[in-house]
Amino acid sequence: MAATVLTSLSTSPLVLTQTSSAAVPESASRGWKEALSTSYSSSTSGNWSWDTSDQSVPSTPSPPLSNDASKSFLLPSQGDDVIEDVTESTHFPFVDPIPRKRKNSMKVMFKCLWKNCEKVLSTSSGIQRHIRTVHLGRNCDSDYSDGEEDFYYSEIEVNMDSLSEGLSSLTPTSPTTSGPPPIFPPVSITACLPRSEPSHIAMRGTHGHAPTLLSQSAPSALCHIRTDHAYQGPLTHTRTVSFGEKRQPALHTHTTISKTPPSTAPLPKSAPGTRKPRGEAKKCRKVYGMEKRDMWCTACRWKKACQRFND
DNA sequence: CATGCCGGGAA
DNA sequence: TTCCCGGCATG
Ligand SMILES: [Zn+2]
Repeated sequence: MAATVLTSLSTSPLVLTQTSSAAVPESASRGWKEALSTSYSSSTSGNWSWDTSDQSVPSTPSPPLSNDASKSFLLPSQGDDVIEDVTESTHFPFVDPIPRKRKNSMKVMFKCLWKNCEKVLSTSSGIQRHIRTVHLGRNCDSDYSDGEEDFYYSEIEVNMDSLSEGLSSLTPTSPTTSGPPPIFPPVSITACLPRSEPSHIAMRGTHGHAPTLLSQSAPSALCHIRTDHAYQGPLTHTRTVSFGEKRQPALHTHTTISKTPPSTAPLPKSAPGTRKPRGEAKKCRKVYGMEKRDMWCTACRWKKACQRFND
């Protein structure tokens, strides 16, 4: 068994970063990627808090029947660096005051949340590919997958180099219950997948305490869960609109009638009468907030047109 | 102010 | 290709 490793912050000297919820809305955006380099480079004085927080599990996705194969998590084919990981985290953490990844040997990994699978890849795209091919069937690489898929994976932080160790007890140092309500990512079921099994969900009150046992098979997420799909920009001509309807209840339909410009030349530029009705539904940014940017859909993270809450 | 996202750019 | 940001348009 591969032992594993889990978030074990607090190694070495106590980090004094006590950014008491400072975190300015925007300041946090200063390059939130530079945390890739493992090892040193601990300089970066700026330490916004990109924390990982919240948890909640998607409705334990059950393997789309088809090839049963029951137990035995065979790995169909792999070629990625994976790290086995099986562990239960101590309940949700709101967690690390660390700005998203910090300290050496701490790497963000993406763990598949499917039934028996515990694959962990290092990139979001990698895990998406994995889920798409392994779990969503479609062994042939040419899977259509247009833009409406649901991937279940969680972003975790593993501490390498201690792979075989008693491991960690992360001790999330739960702050003064400051954590915002655990928003549940809009999980949607793709109609085409032969999903079986009711799959119960277990949620907890907004003020999480008492980690209610969730589904037995649910790998209990530790950080966040993202249900994403590739960005698939506006390109892709032959884009067949996915049948599955979109989510978002659409609170109130506000009919904003665009006034007809009395007499204006249809300038391709931007005529005064050109109204680009800003989207109605709240997009990822507003829903999740800056502090959980990792939960936005890909498009939103790239400041493109949202694809998860498109109206 | 905040939010959404086009267009442009880096790797 | 994936990823991100400047800056504008929009409330
Ligand atoms: Zn979005």
